[in-house]
Amino acid sequence: MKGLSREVLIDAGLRLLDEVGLDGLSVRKLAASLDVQSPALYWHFKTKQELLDGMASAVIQRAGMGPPHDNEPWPEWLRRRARAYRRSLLSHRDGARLITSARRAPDALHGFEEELAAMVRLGFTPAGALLTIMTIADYTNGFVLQEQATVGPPGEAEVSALAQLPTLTAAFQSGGYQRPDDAFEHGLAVLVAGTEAVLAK
Amino acid sequence: MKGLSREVLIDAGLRLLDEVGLDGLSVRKLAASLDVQSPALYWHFKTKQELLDGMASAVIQRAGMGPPHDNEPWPEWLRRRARAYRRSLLSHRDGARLITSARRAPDALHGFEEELAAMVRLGFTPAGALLTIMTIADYTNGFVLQEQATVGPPGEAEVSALAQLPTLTAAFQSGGYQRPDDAFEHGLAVLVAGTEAVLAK
DNA sequence: GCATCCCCCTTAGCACCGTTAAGGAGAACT
DNA sequence: AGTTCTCCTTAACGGTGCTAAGGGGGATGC
Repeated sequence: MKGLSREVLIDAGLRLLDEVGLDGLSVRKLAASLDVQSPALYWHFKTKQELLDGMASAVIQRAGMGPPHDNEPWPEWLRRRARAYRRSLLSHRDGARLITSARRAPDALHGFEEELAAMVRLGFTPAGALLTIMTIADYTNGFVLQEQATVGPPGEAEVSALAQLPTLTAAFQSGGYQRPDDAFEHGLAVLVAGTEAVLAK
Repeated sequence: MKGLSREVLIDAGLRLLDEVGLDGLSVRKLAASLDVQSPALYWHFKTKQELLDGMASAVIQRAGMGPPHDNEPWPEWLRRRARAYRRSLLSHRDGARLITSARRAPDALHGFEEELAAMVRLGFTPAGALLTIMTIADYTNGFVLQEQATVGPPGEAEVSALAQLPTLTAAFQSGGYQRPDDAFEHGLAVLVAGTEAVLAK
């Protein structure tokens, strides 16, 4: 039970994050969950932000992204990669907020380089590869951010407001945004199809 | 000079936001900027979050979005709308974080309904219209969030890490992500082209 | 003209936050 | 055996969002 470390703190931090959310995650609570006083954590991390950065890195690392498999068409790979990324954001409460509020470590760029190089080998320009990946990442961040911001079923005020908005109501009832997976797939399909279209011309 | 109100507080809040950023925005500082004690603000807003929601609403309202003009093709309108939205997020420091961390008021949905109805008149299904608008909004949120998170020029660690990443370096130097406007336009073009492609089939 | 009410702000204070300073127990090296 | 280094402790500082209680002053009722 003795002996803290960056890894142990990051793991405990992610566990606590799932319990209390990002706003509820305090250094004191994290220390208490490890039967330790709060300043003890500052031996292993210089600031709370550094701890959050480590947690974010761990989440992204576990996403298991990477360059395309052999003979895997790039549109398919882009979709697979985006789904894996989204799944990793969803794997923890407030995961998207955690990632977007963290500064990524420079060493996380090595896997990124591999992916870009593979895309260039498949015909992308370096700039085109970067833009393509970043665009999909931005979309995914924005999507999951909103997905995780929805706390529960709509309140009474929302429902009564919806009564006077026929088009929006129709959109919801025909499945426009009810199932998040479908909504995400829509955007993903649009992005990949658009990339193919822009590349073709 | 006397007499606070929701409007005055929201205006002062946005002014203070530009000075100190979202993390530095405290109820006490806002009260001080109005020569008032901090609990005074709680007469006009129940919580700080409610104040932030009001600030976010004001920012969005000033974006000047709305349904397409007469005879304006929808791809052009989607781009114009997205640019206006992004500009409104950029109009204040941490604007994207402010908007994504706020719950939008139900009355903001009325303009939304108009836009959806116009899209349906142009041939979209209600669900397709909603998905299209939300996808572009998610992308814009994600993009500006990252755009505003970049604090300054890259530090020494980033530069030295970049030295071993040839493809990424090439992508940056050929203008891949250097000018944010261009990067945003790339994603926007991809999204609109993709929407046209998905709609065509 | 007086009393009452209500709006809007004040003072005081609670529980919590991230972080620092100083020191102490114990293992590890010389 | 003495010293150094690692990792944790206690104490405390200045800050946070927010609540409780009350006061001043204009509008309203009689």
